[in-house]
Amino acid sequence: MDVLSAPTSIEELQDRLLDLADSLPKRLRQCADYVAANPDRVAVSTVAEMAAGAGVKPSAFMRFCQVLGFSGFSQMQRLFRESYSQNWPDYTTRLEKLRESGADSPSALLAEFIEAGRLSLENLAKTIDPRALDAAIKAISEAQLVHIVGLRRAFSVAAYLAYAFEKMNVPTMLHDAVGKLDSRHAFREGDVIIAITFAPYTAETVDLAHAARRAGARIVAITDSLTSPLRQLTPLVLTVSEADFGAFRSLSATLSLAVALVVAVGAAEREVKK
Amino acid sequence: MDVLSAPTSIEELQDRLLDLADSLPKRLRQCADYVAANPDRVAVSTVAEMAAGAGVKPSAFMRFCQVLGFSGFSQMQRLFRESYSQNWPDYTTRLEKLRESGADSPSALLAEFIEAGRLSLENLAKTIDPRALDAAIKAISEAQLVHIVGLRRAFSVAAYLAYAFEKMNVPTMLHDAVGKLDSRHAFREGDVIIAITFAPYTAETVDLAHAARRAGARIVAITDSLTSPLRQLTPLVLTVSEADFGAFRSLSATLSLAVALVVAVGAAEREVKK
DNA sequence: CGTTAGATGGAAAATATGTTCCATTTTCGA
DNA sequence: TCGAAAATGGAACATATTTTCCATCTAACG
Repeated sequence: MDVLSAPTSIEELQDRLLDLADSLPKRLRQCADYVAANPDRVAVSTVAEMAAGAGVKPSAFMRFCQVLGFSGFSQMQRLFRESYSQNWPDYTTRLEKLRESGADSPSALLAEFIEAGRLSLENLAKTIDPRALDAAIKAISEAQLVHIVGLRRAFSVAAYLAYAFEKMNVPTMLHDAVGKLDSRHAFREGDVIIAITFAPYTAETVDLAHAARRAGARIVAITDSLTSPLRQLTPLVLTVSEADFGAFRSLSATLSLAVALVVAVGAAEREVKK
Repeated sequence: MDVLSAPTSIEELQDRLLDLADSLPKRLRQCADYVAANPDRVAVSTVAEMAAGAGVKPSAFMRFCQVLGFSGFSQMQRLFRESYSQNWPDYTTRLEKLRESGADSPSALLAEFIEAGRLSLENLAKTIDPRALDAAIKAISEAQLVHIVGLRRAFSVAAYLAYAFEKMNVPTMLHDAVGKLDSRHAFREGDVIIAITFAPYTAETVDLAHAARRAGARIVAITDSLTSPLRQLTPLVLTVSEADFGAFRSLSATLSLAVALVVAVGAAEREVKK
């Protein structure tokens, strides 16, 4: 048997599985079949479990991994684990390393932020709850007036929403806190307020959301994580968790969500008018 | 703290997380946030990895599991591994699923915008000119005062820049055109103005850039394409071309560029002060 | 039918991982 | 400001899991 280098992707592994399957002795063949049929189990099982599933002894499964070119089961498992949860668990660590290695040339920084944005987008695709999205859009398109509240970090999202809704002819009010004026008395029953805030949550935004609720307006929250204070105010929560870089957070995912929201509301309103 | 029985489903666990989050000490709170934001990691990570992700020591994470009612990490992980069968698909599969949910369903729209954002980011990585970036950063970090001008679509980028520079202690003035007041007489020699505009180019932004030039300020342009009117005003041009979907343009790439710019300037200024 | 190369299973060794305990630090209230 | 209670981090300990090794078994070939 040749000394093969380990596959570097699941696809590569599957190819190799196909190549080898015929030339494999009985027990190893069983392993191959089992892995091919249950690739999802590999990431979360022990050798013992995999072996039992394939109907072989652990040591046989071990040999199977080695025949595929891995040093052992652990290495093979790593492949499956990484492809399952895209590699941003150690994202913070990576940034620290980057810092230490002094490679903070602007281009390297940019590359990191690009990567952070990409991961955030992928994560959004994986975690968005389509029903929550539908519900939020329904609420917004039924609104008399859409209030948009997002301050500090979230202000740029709020500004973009205001711009885009305007372009879609959706009546909108951007609460920009200019001159420390807040417009909390503008909320009416039948209005919807889109409140955007991320940890550390801006008190004014949460305040305004409370005020809106007292006035009988519905609230759509765009926020991160389960522990957001907005979560207690409304069932309409869109969760976006962005990869952050120290104090700075990519807003790629949030903005993509924002624009999707606007376009969908625009489409929904056209429907209604027909 | 009550002796609680272990949650038997992920939903139950999330509820409990919400209940407890506020009453948890700092480190355990970090664990809660991390788990809430990355539930998919739990199935495939070790305590050490989870702890590192949450920024705590393994023993703290351990205590966190126990506070939730589990005997330890292993028991909690078992819960996540069992529910793993529904197999959260990878990014590509998931995106297809979102798209399949009907031509202009919200989820399908979101999928398109996510994809557009990703393309923009990739494109930015490929096309950015590192020398232009370096030059822009040098100019900005030498500035007495950084003016930021971006209106309409570009306003959200401008707002983000203003926020981020502020956090970095870089003296900044955001030209927001509130009340149609423009502050064209604020430009001074030694200042830098960051002008942001995309086709169709906003006249006010270009105007202000001209005014800044007359006043002897340097201009850094963030714009698209070769035909931008800002290109005649300054050699310091950062080009970002965003993929668009329908009438709407993703801002993912522009914002990543913006944040990289800010952090690099922050780093450069610290250098200077040393 | 005997020999041999290869395959197999079991058990021991090595390693990784989870868990507990306790000294030190921090926080909070008197 | 001090003292008590809680929280924290580190290290020791316990357990689980992986990996290796080798005696035994099986099948193929002369």
